[in-house]
Formats: sequence, C-alpha cells, structure tokens
Amino acid sequence: MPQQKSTKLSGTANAVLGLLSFGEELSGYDLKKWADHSLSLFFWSPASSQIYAELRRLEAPGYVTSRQVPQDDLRNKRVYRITDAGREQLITWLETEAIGSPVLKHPVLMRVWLGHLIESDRLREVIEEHRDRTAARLEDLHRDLDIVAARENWAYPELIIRWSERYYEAERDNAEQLLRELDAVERAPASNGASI
Amino acid sequence: MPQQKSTKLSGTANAVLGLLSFGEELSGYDLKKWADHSLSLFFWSPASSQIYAELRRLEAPGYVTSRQVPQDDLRNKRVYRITDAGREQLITWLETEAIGSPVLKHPVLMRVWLGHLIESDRLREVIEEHRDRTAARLEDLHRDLDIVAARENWAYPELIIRWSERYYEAERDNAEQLLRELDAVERAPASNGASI
DNA sequence: GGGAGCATGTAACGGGTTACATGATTGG
DNA sequence: CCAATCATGTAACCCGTTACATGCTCCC
Repeated sequence: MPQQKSTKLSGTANAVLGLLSFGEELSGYDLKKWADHSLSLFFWSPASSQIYAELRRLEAPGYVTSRQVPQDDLRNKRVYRITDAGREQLITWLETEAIGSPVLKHPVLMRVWLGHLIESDRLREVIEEHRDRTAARLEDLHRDLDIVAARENWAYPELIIRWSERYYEAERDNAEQLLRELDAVERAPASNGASI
Repeated sequence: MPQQKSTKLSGTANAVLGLLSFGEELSGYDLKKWADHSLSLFFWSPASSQIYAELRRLEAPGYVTSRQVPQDDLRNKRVYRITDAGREQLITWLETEAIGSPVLKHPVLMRVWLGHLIESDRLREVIEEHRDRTAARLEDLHRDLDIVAARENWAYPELIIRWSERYYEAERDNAEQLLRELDAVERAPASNGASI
C-alpha cells in the first residue's frame, strides 16, 4: 500500500472522507447528491468536479479504495469505500484541526445592510422571498428527518437535521421580525438620509 | 476620469465598496477593523492584504478616490472615499447579481455530524465551548448596537445588528438543545454502532 | 527597552468554481 | 424523440489566504 507522507488534506477532502465514514460504498455522483442534502447544511456542497478530484487525491495515499461496478448497461461507475487508514486520518484531522468560528455568507443580509442603496419595496420583496424559501426548505428537511431517523447508526446526522430545523425556523422568524422592523425604520422621521 | 469597461468586480470588492458607501473616508486599516465588526456578521472579513488589493482595484476604474493624509508623525496614511461612479456600480451590482442562498460553514456542527468518530466527552466539550463563545459574542454585539444606534443614517446596519443578536441567541439555545439531545442519544440502546 | 497597535504592502500558493466535453439510459 | 438524469472528468481561471517585510509610535 502506497502510504506516503500525507500531504495535508483540505477541509473538503476530509468532508468527503466524512461522507464515506458512514460505511457505504458510494460513487462520485452519489457523493455529490448526498453532499447537497447533508454537507450543505453546515459546510457547503463542493462542485462535482471537485468531488472527483478529491476522490483521486484520497485514493493515492490509501484513504479510500475504489472498484469498478459492472452495470447492466455500458455506463461505467466507480464506487469508493473508506479504509482503516482513511478513518484514522479523519479522526486525527478532527482532533488536531483548529475549530474556527462559524462563517456565514448571507446575500440577503448583505442587501439589508446596504438598504440605503435599494428601493425599499424591492428590499422587502427580497426578504419575503427569503422567508418563503426558508419555509419551503424546512419542509424538505422534515422529510429528510424521517429518512435518516429510519436508519440505524445515523443518530448524529439526525441531530444535525434536528438542529437545522431549529435553525431554519429561527431564520424564518428572523426574516419576519426584520420585515416588521423595516416598517418601523421606513415610517420613521427621515433618519436615513441617502435612502431611496 | 478613466472610465474603462468595468472588469467585473468580485463580491469582496463590492463589499469593500459597501463599507465606503456610508460616506466616510477610511483607510485600508480602518476598513479591516470595520469589516471585522460588521461584514463578518453576514459575509466574512477579508484579509488586510486583500483589502489593500481591492482598494487599488477599485481606484483604477474610478469607483473610489484616495488621498494621502499628512500625519503629525512620519507614518503615511491613505484614505479612500467612494465616488458617484462607485455608488452607481454598487447599486447596479445589487440589482443584477443573483441572490444565492446563504452558506454556512460551521466547524462545530461538522464535529457533531461525525460524532461517531469522536469521544463523546470531547464532543460535549466542543459544543459547550461554542455555546459560551456565542454568548460572549452576544454581549459584544449588544455594545456595538449602542454605538450604531447613536449614529444618524445607520438605520440599516442597526437592523443587521438586531438580526445578529437574534441569530446568536438562537445559536446559543440550539447548542443547549443539542447537548440535551446528545444525552438522549448516548444513553439510548446502543443504536450507533461505530461510536467510541 | 519592548510589546502592542498603526499602516501598507508583496509573493507564493492552493483551493475551488465555472464552463465545457462526452456519452449512455430512462421516461414521458 | 427529446429532456432529464446518470456518470465522469479536463482546463482555465480567480479569489483569497498565509507568510512575510517594513517601519513607525505610543505606552508601560
């Protein structure tokens, strides 16, 4: 086994390893979809092209193994499985990697922040859309919960989904509250000079 | 004025322009600190080196102007001010740039997700630390609110801080709830096989 | 005297995205 | 038959970080 000096893996590489750490054999394609539903809740969902790249990067030092799956059709499909070395690498990463503070990139709030440059009806519209998308996402999430809860050994992912439900509820409520406060600001005695 | 074809600005460049859109003359150094307190709430805080780079990139097409400020000492300080063209650019960006969904990068949740690879006491510790840091951050934020509320024309940034307060409160409560659910999971009839 | 903060950068690097390419199968 | 989905990648590019360099001044 080619156990060369581990050239430090990126966060994304470890995230992919994490996806595989639940024990299933998955293809790059599977991983992408899987990532869209789980990873995206607290990390982000890497582009498919990167997932394939990471898989190759993980296979070289032996953190994953792959095999070609014979399909009934002519398509070729390659599935990956985590190795003991891979699991160990992931554990070490979790232990040693510094835990930074959460980072939020929120395009809607960016617009609110720059509210003095946006027509106020448009701003309200953006927030309302966000609130509605959040509510919709919440329903999807609830469906995911049922799926995950049915599985054995998925207690921790279930906690993530429960957490995310609370998170999205708060997001929805915060948007609602924001709309109320926006009303107050805009009917206030012209304190915001540059406002449109 | 060198109004060349605008080579599309990055999100960060527009964020810096946003910081300047409140009308003050600011140095790169100021902008960095300013960003740490406001931008970081809903975007992220760029490295200082990048702020300086963006400023140069913004000055070339005339979105900002700068002037050297004579100090009493020998240090040289350059302050930047947004131009009309800059304000227009920012407005256009806000109107045309697609509003993506929020992205959250949350190292603590990543650990929860991979709870089956972490010693359970350690996991609990990580969450508790996160809860406490969040609570501390909440107090800082409350101080920022007073500062911003005292200013004229800062109604929108004030909304952001209010939103962030609610956000951090939810984060703190979610962490607390997570700890309770973690108890339940770990005293449960061994459903999580690979657990340590 | 020395450390913290002020102030501005450069160079190298890597990580990740977008856009594109290819081709097969399934379902309406 | 056409769109959607399955499935895997390559190449170009940019964005942003890290690490470093420089030198001042204020305050203990």
